[in-house]
Order: sequence, then structure tokens, then C-alpha cells
Amino acid sequence: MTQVKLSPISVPKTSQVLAAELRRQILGMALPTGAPLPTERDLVTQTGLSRSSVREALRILEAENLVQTRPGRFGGTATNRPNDDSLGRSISLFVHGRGISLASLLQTREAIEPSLAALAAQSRSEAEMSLLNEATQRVEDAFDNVPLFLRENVNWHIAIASASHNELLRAFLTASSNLIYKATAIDNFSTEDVRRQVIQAHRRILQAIAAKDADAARRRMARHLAAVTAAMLAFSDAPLEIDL
Amino acid sequence: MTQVKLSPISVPKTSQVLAAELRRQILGMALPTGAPLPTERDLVTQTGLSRSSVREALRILEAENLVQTRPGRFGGTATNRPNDDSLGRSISLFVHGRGISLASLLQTREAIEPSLAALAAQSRSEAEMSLLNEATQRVEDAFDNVPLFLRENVNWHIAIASASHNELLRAFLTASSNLIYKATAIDNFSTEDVRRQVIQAHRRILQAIAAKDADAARRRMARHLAAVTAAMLAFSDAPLEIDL
DNA sequence: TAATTTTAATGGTCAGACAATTGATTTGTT
DNA sequence: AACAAATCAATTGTCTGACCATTAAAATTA
Repeated sequence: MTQVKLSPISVPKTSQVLAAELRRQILGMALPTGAPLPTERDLVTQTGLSRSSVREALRILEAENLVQTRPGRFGGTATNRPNDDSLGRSISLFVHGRGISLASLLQTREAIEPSLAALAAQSRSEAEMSLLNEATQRVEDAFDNVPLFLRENVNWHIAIASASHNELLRAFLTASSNLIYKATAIDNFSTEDVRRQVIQAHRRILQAIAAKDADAARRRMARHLAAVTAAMLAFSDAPLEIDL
Repeated sequence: MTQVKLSPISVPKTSQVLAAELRRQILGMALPTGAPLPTERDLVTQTGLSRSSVREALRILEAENLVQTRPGRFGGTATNRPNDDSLGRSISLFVHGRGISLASLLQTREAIEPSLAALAAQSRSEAEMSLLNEATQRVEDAFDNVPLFLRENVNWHIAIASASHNELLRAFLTASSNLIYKATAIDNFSTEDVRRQVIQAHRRILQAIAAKDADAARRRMARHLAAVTAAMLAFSDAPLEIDL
């Protein structure tokens, strides 16, 4: 007589089951942004579930930024491609939820951005080179406006990341940079001297990228970040602010 | 007579408002894992909202992995710290949703893991050194079992990341490695020759980490990944599988 | 033609009921 | 007393049905 054997059975909620099924279809068919999903009431009839369950499933997908919902006639639920912000929100939750320190964030940036500079040097287009030049100029123009300077500085780093042609790294660095920015925008460690050095470093990095010299770009970015990190850590040691 | 001026008013859903408020409290007070939230019906009375809205808010927080809910008496909703999996799921959604290629994932790993090896060399503890040795041994023991070899190989990389003492980078690399694993576990590019080289490279990297030689660890990891990446790309060019 | 009003479809919210689940508590049995 | 089984109560899970709010098209009016 054979013994009946069972592995532990998990009983997922119907909302989770429906969310998983919709997620599968959305990702599997690689629907274009804005492709409409059935209306809530259609989903109710199609699935035989209650509207509450359908709505809870949609809230899950909405939290994952896979769908967007609009009220009103001709409103409804439409698919949404995950973007830098989707990932950025999740990273922000991770950082704040685990109490990641500013030092760790800076270390993270130092770990990845030199590689991004190298990739940018390898695969930048001419158009991206123009954008980089403009971004560099905007930082320089904001020399006397410290808050603007800091914001444009973040944009500069994001521009580098964009030129790397690696979406995942770009999203990750963008999120990290934004978190660093939020943590340091208050403490104005950015003295005139620091700002001058930043501009100088930016120029030298851009030269390397323009020359498609990946090694130089990596090296100079690493030096730049090390200098900025040192300046920041000397100034601020506070825990990260919460802002979602 | 002064003109009344208004900026565009967004009308967030009540579930989103409640989710935001709960999120703020959860993160702001840095509640320990498992701290209980009020019951659904308590939230209803406290907020004056309907149970549907309360539940939708909880589904949002659940999707963000900030809370966990259990039915039954003495069940309820409890806080949850974001972990590697939270971020991993979000990264997975990003990768699949945007159709990130295996090549990009490999590039991402090449960009960050050498730095992780360097950090590990700097700040590993003795205990972590032991874990690294064990992980290395497990890979070698699995030489003749290719699926196990691949799985243990992922664990080896995660062990390196853990020794770096940078939670954010560890989570990011773990997610990337898992995605690469899932994409390549089918195509068994891993010939005997490749596996031998992998083991050799692991040993040399571990020597550098044991010697706390960050530069050597970085360099050897970079070479190792370059070799593995080349082997993988020569084999597989298929789009990533979907598996959540 | 342009401005206004109407309309209908859709998501948003609410209220109330009952089912399913779970672990403590009680009861029963040896 | 010790263990097993039944009971209980609090909680989440699900369903139903109703009504409100929002929106853009469609119809009406000036």
C-alpha cells in the first residue's frame, strides 16, 4: 500500500492569483504602454470573482507600476512599462527600510559609476555627447546657485549613466544618486572650492568620454567620486531622511 | 481685485493616502520586523474609512513587502523589513518589463562585481572567509553535476557580495545573478573545460580576498567575469525567460 | 461655429454579511 | 496528571449590491 505524500500546500489569496495571472500576461505579451485591460466589471464576469478581489489584484499591479488606472468614462486600467521610477521607489524603500547609511550609498556609487563612465566612453553616440556637454555646461552655469548646482550635478551623473546604454545600471545609479542628493541637499557641504574641483573633474571626464578612452574615463570618474565622497563624509554623518 | 490662482490638484485615492500614511509610520519609526499593525476593523474605526479602502491600502503595502498579513485569530498584519527579495522582485519586473537582454545583465554584473570583490577583500571578517571557502568547496564538489554546479556558482557570487558588507550592492548583485542564472540554466553552455576554468578563477580570487588584496581581487574578478561572459554570449542569444 | 448641457460608462467608496482560518481554551479520556 | 479532541472567538478572506465621482463623448443650444 502506497502512502499518500503531500508537500505543504500554500493557499494564496484570490487577489494574488489574479494579479499573478495578469502580470504573466502583461509581461509575457510584452504589451505596449497604454494597452487597455478589461474593465473591472469585465474582469468580474470573466473570472467569476468578486469586484473586491479584482480591485485588490489591480492595486497590487498598480503598486508594481505595471498598470495605471483612470476613473471616468473611457477610463479604465492600462498597462505600464516599469521605468526608472518603479525601480527607484523600490530601492528607496530598501534603503530606508533597512537604514542604509549615506556612507553605504556613496560606496555603492563609487562601485558602479566608474564602470558607467567606461561604458559611456565605449558606446556614446554623438547626440549623447552633445547632451553631456550641455549637462556639463548647466552645472558650470549654476556655480553661484548651490541648490541648483547640486540638482544639475545629479543630472550630470544621470546623463553619464544614460550614455552607457545600460538601462538597468542607469536606473540603479539614478536611484542611488537621487537618494544621495536628498540626503545631502540640506547639509551644504558644497563650498566654493569643492564646486570648482567638481567642475574641473567633470571636464576631464568628459574629455575622456569624447575621446572614447574608457580606461581614462573610469579612472577619472573613480578619482572624482573618491574626492566628493570624502568631502561629503567629512561633513555629514546623519542618518538618511525619509521622503517618499 | 486679486485673481484666485490654483495649481493642478491631484486627487489620490483613499487607499493610496492610507498606504502612504502607514508607510510613513512604518519606515519612520523603524519598527522591528513583526511589529503588529492594528486589525483591519480597528483601522476602519480609527480612520473612518471603509474596509475595502483599508484592505486595498494593505494590499499596496503587501506588494511593497512592507507588511505581511495572516488570517485567523491572533493573525493580522505585521510589519516587514524590505529584503533582498523585495528588491529582487522589482528588478525582475524591470528586466522583464523592459526586455533587458542577457548581454545587458552580464554587462551589469561585470560592472559591479569586481568592486564587490575589492570591498570583500577590504572588509571581510574571518567568519566570512570561512563561508567563502565553504562556498568555493561546494562549487568544486558539484563539478560533475552541472545543474548543481550552476546553482552553487550563484551562491558563490552571493557569498562574495555578502562579504562586501554593502547591503544594497549585495541585493542588486544577488538579483542580477539570479536572473542570469535563470536565463542560462537551460542552455548548458557549461562545458567541462569552462567549469575547470571557473574553479581555477574562484581559487585565485579567494586567495586575493584572503590576503586582503583589494586590487588583485578586483582584477581577477574582472577577468573571471569577462571569460564567463564571453562563454555565455557565444552560446545563448535568446531573450530572457519570464518567471516570477 | 462655439459654448453648454446631457449622458453613459467607468472607477471609487461604502455597508453589511458570511465563510475560512487559526491558535488558544476548554473539555474529555485514559 | 497527561494527552487528545472538540470548542470557541477573533481575525482575515470573499462576496453582494448599492451609490458616488469622474470623465469624455455626444447631444443640445446660442
